[in-house]
Amino acid sequence: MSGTKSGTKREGDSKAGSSPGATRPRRRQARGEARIAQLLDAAADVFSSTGYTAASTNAIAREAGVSPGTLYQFFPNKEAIAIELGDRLLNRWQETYGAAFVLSHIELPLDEMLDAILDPLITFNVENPAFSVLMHGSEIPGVITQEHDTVHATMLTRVESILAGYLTELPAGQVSRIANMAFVIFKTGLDLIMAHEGDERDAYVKELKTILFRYLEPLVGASALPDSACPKSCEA
Amino acid sequence: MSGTKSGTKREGDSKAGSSPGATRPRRRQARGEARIAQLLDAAADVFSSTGYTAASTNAIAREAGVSPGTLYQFFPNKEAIAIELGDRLLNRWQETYGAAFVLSHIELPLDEMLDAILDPLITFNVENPAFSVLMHGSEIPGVITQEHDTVHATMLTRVESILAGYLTELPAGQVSRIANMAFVIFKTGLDLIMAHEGDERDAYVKELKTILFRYLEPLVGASALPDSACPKSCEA
Amino acid sequence: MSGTKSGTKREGDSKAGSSPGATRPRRRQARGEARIAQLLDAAADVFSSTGYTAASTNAIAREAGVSPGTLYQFFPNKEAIAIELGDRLLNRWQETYGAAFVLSHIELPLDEMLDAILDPLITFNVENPAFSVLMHGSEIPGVITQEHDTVHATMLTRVESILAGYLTELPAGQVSRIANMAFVIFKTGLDLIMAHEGDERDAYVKELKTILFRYLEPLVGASALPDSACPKSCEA
Amino acid sequence: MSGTKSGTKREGDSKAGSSPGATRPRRRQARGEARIAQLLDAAADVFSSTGYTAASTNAIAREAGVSPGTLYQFFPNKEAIAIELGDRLLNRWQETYGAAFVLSHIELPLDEMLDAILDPLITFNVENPAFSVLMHGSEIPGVITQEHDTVHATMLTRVESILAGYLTELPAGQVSRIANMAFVIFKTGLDLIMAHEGDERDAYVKELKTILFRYLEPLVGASALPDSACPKSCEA
DNA sequence: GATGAATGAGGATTCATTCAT
DNA sequence: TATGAATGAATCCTCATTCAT
Repeated sequence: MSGTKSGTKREGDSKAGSSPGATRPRRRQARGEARIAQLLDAAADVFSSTGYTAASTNAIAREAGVSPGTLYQFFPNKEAIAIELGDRLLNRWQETYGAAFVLSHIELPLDEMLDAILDPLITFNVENPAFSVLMHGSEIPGVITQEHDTVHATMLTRVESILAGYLTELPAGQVSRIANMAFVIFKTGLDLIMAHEGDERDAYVKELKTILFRYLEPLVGASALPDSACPKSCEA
Repeated sequence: MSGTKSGTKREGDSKAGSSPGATRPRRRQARGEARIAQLLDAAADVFSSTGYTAASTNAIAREAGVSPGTLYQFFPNKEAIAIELGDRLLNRWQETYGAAFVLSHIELPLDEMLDAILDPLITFNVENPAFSVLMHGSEIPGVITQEHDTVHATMLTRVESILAGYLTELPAGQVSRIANMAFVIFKTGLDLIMAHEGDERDAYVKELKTILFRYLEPLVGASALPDSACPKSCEA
Repeated sequence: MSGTKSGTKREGDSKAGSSPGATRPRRRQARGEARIAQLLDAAADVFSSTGYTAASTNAIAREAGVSPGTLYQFFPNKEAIAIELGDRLLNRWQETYGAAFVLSHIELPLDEMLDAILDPLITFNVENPAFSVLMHGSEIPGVITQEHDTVHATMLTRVESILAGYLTELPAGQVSRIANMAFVIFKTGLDLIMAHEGDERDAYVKELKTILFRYLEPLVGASALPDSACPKSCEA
Repeated sequence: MSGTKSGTKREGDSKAGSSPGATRPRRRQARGEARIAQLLDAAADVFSSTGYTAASTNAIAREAGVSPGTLYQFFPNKEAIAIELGDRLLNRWQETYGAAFVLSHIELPLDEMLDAILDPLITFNVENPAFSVLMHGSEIPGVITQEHDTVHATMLTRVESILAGYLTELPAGQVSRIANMAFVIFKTGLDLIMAHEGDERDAYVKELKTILFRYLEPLVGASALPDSACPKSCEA
């Protein structure tokens, strides 16, 4: 909840609170924050059930139980909603699982690292399906629509920096490429996972880990991974 | 499966085929056939530059240089365009690279098989970017919109049947899962490939092959792949 | 079949046949006549199942199994089709039941006259549902759209002239009014009749006759109709 | 049955009725309520001048002086407009003439009842020509398009229940048939009335009453109507 | 004559966004 | 703030009609 940027507001309220009398604006802010949360929750629902393009601002407002006008009081346009939602989800992720994670893991062997990263991330996506919608950049592949791609970009960066800790022998360009690949694999794998349930879902999770492990393992460190173990559950 | 015709015409003309290669009804069709091709080309353009959902029939007509009415003379709706375009691309692919391919390859070692399949397929997609748009099913992930998903379904089936020849030890359910995974990996990898050019593109191609090889190789045959070679160009 | 006007043609073929060499044009005419009949049959179908306004020329052409262009080779527009169809149905009616009928009946008592007129007319409408569509003038009531209202006008005139033979004591204006009333009653009654089947239909027929009989009977001749009998089947 | 509300609004506003006559949510509605009235007036105009089918939502919006979008803010489609308009007209009729009417009249002799019912109803239709458009159900006869036929259905029910009070000797099925007949006669008669003006209109009114009286009178009560009088003004 | 292609205006409907209150 | 009204361009699609062959 801290660290929310909400940076897309027109002008008005920005960073009010440094000056005295901060309490009254606070309360207003509070109502506003509630509205924003409401709207973002609605947007998450709508995005995840119809996709970004098909999501209409009217639908979001309706889902949030407010008028379209109210929505535009907080967001200048549809994209800003996606951006803010992405920010919040990113934060929520970091707060929930990420904090501990960003720093460490580098010591972990690849398989454990994959477990440590993928499991919470998958869980988070299952619980916040909008996240996966936003992780996919624009719906038209290959086109980076400078829009709500913060989630995409942030996650990619994260992946890259994590991998950089493992692929120490490789030149930056190649690490970047591998990170891109690993990330898109994760994203589609995730779609497949989320499209299934129960045992089938679990099986897809296992499969995804296997793929990534086998892809990355030979590249790790001095490429010397003698007892190349699969992650926790790598079936023959 | 091959030889799909336009199929979207009303009915009517019929009975004009008493003699083989009847030319009378053809002459009329000529202009129409040309228009259809024109429209499908336009649709391919529009689909690949905006995606299926965002593609408007008016935009397709405009791109084709005809009026909206003309488009609807040949296609009852946007989906029919996608379906027909998919059919044509599928056919074109099969005619160009596929014929020789469907039957054989089973004898090839995995790495050669990947080269043999992926290279032409990537080339084909680069030359026909709409194909990759159609290969991705519906844009909202997890939802199979039985619509224009023929391309998706056909390709997936193909992948499955090819893999079945390699993953002889595995139960059907798992083969299916692996095929799904391999296919989505291919699709996203392809997006990444198409989003780049020149050496970078080549590098991504190599990367994609590596991923698939490493994923599948341990699963092949008796799982006994002693000298696990990468495809042609598997870099350390 | 004689007496067809087909008067809406552009120019061309009109009344060719008076000059020698009539046979060849005849044959052409024959094909043309067949097409026209085909188109009018189709139009009758479409009109009676969707109404005039909703009927599309394309639908008529399709139903006739010809191209739109062909339709317009014979009729300058949709209305002309209705007009010609009306003419033909009017003629068909006259030929079938009407010939004998126009002249006589005046001697018949009202009830018998109603039977003699209504029964064949109802039968004819049941067999040619388009007739009733055309009998109703324009679909927007109260507006006489100089269009295909020939059927309407002709039938009304017919009604008027028949009634004039019975309502000998009344001034013209009133006869006209009564004819109008009787005619619209007939038309709606007919709709009701055609909307039902079997016994229910028969019951509605009886009801319609009753209405008209009771309406007209007091007005007949010297208004001296002592034993005011209902038509054949006037139930208590 | 009475008291039908607008009903076409989303939902939302709600809970604004804790205190009676809450004014807050009303003020917003004021403009909207006015627009709705405006749109319905426009719809009435358009419906009565072109008929329901030919009436376009764009035409209605234009007539109302608003943009198409505004129309759709209040009505989801053309039919909803017809329904709401029908409801309003039905209510208006009931409020104006109907209240006193529904209950009583049963004691009146047939001729007075006809006067008592038809006169106000005709006046109302003359003042609200759209009412007659809606009273006619679907424009293609014989087809009940469950749509905006509330007016049709309601009026028919009314007719039926009134007649049931007079036709006490007849079985239900027959009363229903007679009601149907009487109603369609009224509707067409009304069209004829509305298509004329001044004395001619009055004459048609008289004629319509005569028809209905003569149709129904023999069926009334014990069928014993000795001195069969016409309504107020039954001319020889 | 016949065909089928072509047109373009028009119809219903949606939607991101703005405005008055 | 919040509302809901307002907009108008854009969407998909239809239809009467015309034109080239």
